[in-house]
Amino acid sequence: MITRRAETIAKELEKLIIVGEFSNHQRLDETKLAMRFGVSRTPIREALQELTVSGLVERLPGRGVFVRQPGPVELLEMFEFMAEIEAICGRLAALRISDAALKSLRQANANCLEAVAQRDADAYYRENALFHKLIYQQSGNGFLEQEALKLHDRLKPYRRIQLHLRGRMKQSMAEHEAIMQALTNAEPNKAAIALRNHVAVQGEKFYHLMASLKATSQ
Amino acid sequence: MITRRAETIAKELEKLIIVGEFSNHQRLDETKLAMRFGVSRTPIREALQELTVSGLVERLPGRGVFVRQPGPVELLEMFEFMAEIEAICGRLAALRISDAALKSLRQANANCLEAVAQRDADAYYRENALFHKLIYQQSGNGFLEQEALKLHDRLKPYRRIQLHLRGRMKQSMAEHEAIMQALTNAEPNKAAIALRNHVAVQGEKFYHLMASLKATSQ
DNA sequence: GTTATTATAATTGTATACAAAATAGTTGAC
DNA sequence: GTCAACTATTTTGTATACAATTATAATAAC
Repeated sequence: MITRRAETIAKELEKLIIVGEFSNHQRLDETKLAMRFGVSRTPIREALQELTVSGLVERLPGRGVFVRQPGPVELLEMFEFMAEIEAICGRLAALRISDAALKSLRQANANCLEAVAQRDADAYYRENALFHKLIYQQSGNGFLEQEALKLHDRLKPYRRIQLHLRGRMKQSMAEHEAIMQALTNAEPNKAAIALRNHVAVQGEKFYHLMASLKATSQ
Repeated sequence: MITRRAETIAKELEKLIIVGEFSNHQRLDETKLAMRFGVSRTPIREALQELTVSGLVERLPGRGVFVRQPGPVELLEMFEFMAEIEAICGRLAALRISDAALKSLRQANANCLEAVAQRDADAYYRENALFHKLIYQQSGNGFLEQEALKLHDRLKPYRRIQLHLRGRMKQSMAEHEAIMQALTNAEPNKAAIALRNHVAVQGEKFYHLMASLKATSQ
């Protein structure tokens, strides 16, 4: 099978941008990237094209591609959208989830609790992601699942910041409990509302998100 | 300003694929496309890369890119997703819509009615699209609006088929009326439910969609 | 000193050339 | 006649070369 270095380069570049390797509005020099990755400009250009479509960079024709970190407004819009998407997943999953998946969900939730008890933020982060991805999957809609996963990844760095807030983990666990109950009892509306509130950026979460923006996007 | 033929080629190719110029699973020969568009393979490859990300074609590394028309399952999944997205737009728009937009919406709806009376399917199609896009916009969430527009375009050919069904237009108008009322009275849940039902593929719509699939994707 | 203008350099976009891999075709064995 | 192995051809993926455009610097006018 052909290596397709362009594809791997796109994924690596995506990571670098999300992690914050490049500052916002920075031009991504094709030649320099080519040198850095040890390839010619061709696969670099294909990778940048891919990132353009997914919205991580912006291409100004004839002038280059530039890193495009979302500003406060767009970030809030993305979180609002994410909250609604998760609500949809919950609504559908409440009617479609399998017993096996419910069991896995309970396990992931238990692992979350354990992580909170041990103050293991990384473990919490991992199990929490699993919890949510299980719900996406159990929506029974593969297209929806993919969209949810894409957005989840896109918002990853900002969500990670939120998790480190004091007391946030315990609050989050209580919300998980409500979600679990709604799914167990096959209550679509309750599941939707619980997930929407769980993901939505409200109250103090808002201020912390704004504060984190200053650190990353400046 | 640089022409960026790759960009225009991507859009034209997208149209051709959506219209059905190529059959499903057909390999898109880079050299032939280059000849057809009068360019080299380079911009063709960039265009295909773009289409790959948006899901219209699939790239098998080393083997080429292939047209990827959605099958029945994926199509239903996309419609279900679209229904939920529109419901979200309606829920948010019910609280955020401006008076001016409400007026525009009423106008678009009136134009729809007029088109039905005149049995002008094209006019109906146009005004109906405007009606929905206004609601996307009035969700007040630009990110959501963009996602809704993308999906709307993607489902365009299939929606068009549905509109030509006997009696579908009148039924659709009644649903528009319910949507208008919910938005006018600022009732988020009613707006969401009305829009979800309006877009969802249920009952006889399902069979007609399946029937249309045989015609296009074979 | 500031602004226009021109020339130079750097960079993007496209074309072509080449390397690697997959497909198709051919030959040979059984 | 069928299957396998080898060869030839086609096609993808990458590198390089060139053209078009934009950014930068230098010079001149005021």
